[in-house]
Amino acid sequence: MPDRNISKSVVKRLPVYLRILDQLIQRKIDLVSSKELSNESGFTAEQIRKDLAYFGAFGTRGAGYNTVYLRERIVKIIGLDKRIETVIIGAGNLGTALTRYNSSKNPYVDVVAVFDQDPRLIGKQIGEIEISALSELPEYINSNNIKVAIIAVPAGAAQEVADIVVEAGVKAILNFAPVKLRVPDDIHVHNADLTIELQSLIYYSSGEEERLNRLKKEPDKGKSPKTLSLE
Amino acid sequence: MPDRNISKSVVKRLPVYLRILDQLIQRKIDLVSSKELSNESGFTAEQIRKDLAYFGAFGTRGAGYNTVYLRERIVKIIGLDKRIETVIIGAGNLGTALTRYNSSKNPYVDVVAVFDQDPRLIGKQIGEIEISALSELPEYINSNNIKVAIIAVPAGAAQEVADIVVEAGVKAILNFAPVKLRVPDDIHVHNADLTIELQSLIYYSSGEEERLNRLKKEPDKGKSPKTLSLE
DNA sequence: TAGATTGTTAATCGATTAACAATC
DNA sequence: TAGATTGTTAATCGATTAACAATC
Repeated sequence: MPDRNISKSVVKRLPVYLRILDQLIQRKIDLVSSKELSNESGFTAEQIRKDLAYFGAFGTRGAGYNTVYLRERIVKIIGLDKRIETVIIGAGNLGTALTRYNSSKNPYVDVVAVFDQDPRLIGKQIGEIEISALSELPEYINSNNIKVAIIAVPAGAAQEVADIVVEAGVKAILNFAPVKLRVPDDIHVHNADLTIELQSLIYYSSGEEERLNRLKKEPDKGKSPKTLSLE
Repeated sequence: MPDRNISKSVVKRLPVYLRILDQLIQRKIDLVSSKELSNESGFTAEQIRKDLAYFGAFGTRGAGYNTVYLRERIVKIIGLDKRIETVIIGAGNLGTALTRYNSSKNPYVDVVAVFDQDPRLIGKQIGEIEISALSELPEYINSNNIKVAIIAVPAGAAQEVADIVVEAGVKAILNFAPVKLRVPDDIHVHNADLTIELQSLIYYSSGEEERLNRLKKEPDKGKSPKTLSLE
């Protein structure tokens, strides 16, 4: 019973551990303690041990974790042990950058095709990948058994694209469009809305006092306007 | 006392509300209930009401929230009521895309300068912005009172860039590099590591049963290898 | 007044932290 | 054996959900 409803927070930390292990292995370090992993990841050692323990006992008491072995296990847990192919829909600035970026930076996932609606883009190359017509998307997903799609189209087109990829068999979507996608319950969507990331950061960019001052300027602190027009 | 230690989760939802309100206002809708906001955002109505109540009583019982008024309040709470300027460091694929993307998609934040180390990039244009030399970064941050920086350099250069911007007065960093940045306690860092986003999504792209099978293949379920080499 | 929806308090749920026995 | 660090259970903390009184 290694699995059983692992929380999202735990799953999000696994790739961090993986990245650190890859670095350690590259540096020929073959033993690491939860304390050292904590140092590199910023998560507490207790949390790391607990996360790993959900899936099994991978360490050696008194010593730590064998980096190669732990890496292998995490790779299996996430599902990166077999070649993962993904497609990007939208060949604008963001889609193009993601395609190039992924090819160079992500050793575990391959972007194998890029789709766009715009006839002027179709046929053009992004690195080694040729941009295909959106109309070919369902057939491509089907015949290549693609399970993960990256949506990088404008907000207005995102739901339509989501419907297409889900219908064609995709199980997980990384969505860069600033909309809440409506999908069946068994489909997973991660939102990577850069605008929202950035805006929520603004909140922290001014000091506490500065923020309080800003809010206090409003004279009737927190009251709805009297002249609220209802209908 | 409207403020006082608002949790990160709440702050991350505020820009979502803002985006929805902007859309509603554009559609000339001037009243919205927490139920409707729930529908558009995917968060529960209770959660939305609670989030907003941390900052004041912005609604009208029996009616809902005035969209224009609520938007104005959220804009103030986040700190988007004055012009926010940010800089991007790294003019590679990602930095370039972020620059263009932000100009077109983010009405509240302006990318005002882009920096890179590579002499071949310096002086080139991204839209209306000319790429500057990294050496000019501290002076620029200082004299323009920049409080937010976006790091889009390779992993190896990210910490160095972080040190520079923090030293120059930046208070919040959006970090796209796959490293844990070490910064003083009062500096906020949001990580937007696309590789990690994508990898954690893979976990959900195969069915539960499939994942369990994958893990079970390992015969001694979860035991460390006997031949663990220590040191 | 009746109907609706907020704002707020209480109950629940889940995740993190602390502590420590197990064991290498 | 002594020292170290895991794996796991218990305690704490925080966030979400439920319920409902306030009130438009």
